[in-house]
Amino acid sequence: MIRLYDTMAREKRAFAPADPSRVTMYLCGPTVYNRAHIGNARPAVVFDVLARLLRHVHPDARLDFARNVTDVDDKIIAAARAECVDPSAITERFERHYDEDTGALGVEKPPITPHATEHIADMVAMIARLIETGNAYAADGHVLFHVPSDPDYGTLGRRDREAMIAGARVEVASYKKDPADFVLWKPSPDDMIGWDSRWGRGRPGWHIECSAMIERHLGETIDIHCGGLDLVFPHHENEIAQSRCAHEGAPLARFWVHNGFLSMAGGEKMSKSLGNVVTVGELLEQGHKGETLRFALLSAHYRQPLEWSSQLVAQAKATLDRLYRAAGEAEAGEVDGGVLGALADDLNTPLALSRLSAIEDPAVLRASASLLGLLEAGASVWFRGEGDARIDALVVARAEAKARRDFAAADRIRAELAGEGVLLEDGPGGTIWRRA
RNA sequence: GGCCCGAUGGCGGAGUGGUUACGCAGAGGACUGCAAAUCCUUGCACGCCGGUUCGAUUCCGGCUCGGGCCUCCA
Repeated sequence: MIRLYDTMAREKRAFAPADPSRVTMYLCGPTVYNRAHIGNARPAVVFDVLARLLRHVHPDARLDFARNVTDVDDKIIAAARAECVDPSAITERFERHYDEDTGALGVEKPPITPHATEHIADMVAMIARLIETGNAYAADGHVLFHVPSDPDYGTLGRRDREAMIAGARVEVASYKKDPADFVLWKPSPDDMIGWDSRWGRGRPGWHIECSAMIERHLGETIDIHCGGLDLVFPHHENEIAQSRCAHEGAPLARFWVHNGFLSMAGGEKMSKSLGNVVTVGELLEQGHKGETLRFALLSAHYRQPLEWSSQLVAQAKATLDRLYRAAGEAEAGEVDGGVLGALADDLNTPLALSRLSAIEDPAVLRASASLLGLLEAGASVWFRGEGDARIDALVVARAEAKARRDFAAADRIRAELAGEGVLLEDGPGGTIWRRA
């Protein structure tokens, strides 16, 4: 039995899918206009662990896990203009990067990855329905969701309407009936990406795409909706309102699960506008293995803040080295109950990681780590990567020197290899080498 | 200003009304031609002030500090 902290209920609740044959889960995915930073990678990794756990605990249910790609957005348009290219050139490039980066982190690509541009018709249909039900209105080329039309608006973020308006930092557009109204459809000039609609040529607002794609691929009420904490308001609040109003009051999701933030030195949130981002690509180029970064991301509970630092990465690397030594090349066996129990308790990955250290059977270690997406390579691949005949030959030459008790020659070879980052360890079974 | 979250040893980080995990780093030892790895041993913590209690790091209140959101945001 999995327990998950539900943002709506503000407490941990026991999870079971509404339909025992099918688990439905949605994660707000990337807007593909730049490289993902390590903070962007946290939800991808965390909810990849949740997907693995759900498959393990509900083996007879199909996991319908969707992670969208936002490929129409004002930031994308701006990036395309800056490069004088078609927006699709931007989105294709950065979606490819996103897949590469998350793949390096051991994230399995979700079985459903819908693109916003492929669901315009679904969005238009949902917007039309919202107008019919009196929850939305067209004005000045825009279509807006009328927040006062939904008496239940604000339940997720527990926000007071007046306070929201009072705290607003953005000037209220003149075409809005109410300051809290948000855009479902906005006009596009002829030279901008857009689609014809009954409200004129335009493009969708941000929130409606998730509601429409969830409806299309997963249904009216899904089991689990995931995302970053900053999406609680307004994004998820607005998704909830749109979907509920379009579905005669059916709730959008039964569980709302949100990950906390990654910060940089000083505790500040990692964000582009603060200029303190480290991209996954940069970290990989620095020689860090994706699995090391994954371990570092999982070293704190997903709802806790996590301060990113080189020391964190170094500790993750050192711990993984030891775990790989313990696991060796063993085939995966049974999953350790302690690891499973930790993960089932609201994805307590730090506790699960600590349980890993206590496992003595390599086969159990492999299987248990696999639930976290770790230790999937085998020790020799982890330590050495591709084989290297030249290094093997030098190791043999050194063994011969040692046999002659010519330790000077042996140490010379070790020093030479150490100079290129190759470490030698003499054990009872002979010498093995690894890369630092 | 409103709403919300956090504060645990040198570092990371769980957890708990009473004897306080685990990992990384450090120290000592075993082992080793030397190392590395491994094993054993080991030191170090619960932000501040009150309250409840036989007993609080854990529950309650206040405070301080830090962070997030308040229509770009993982």
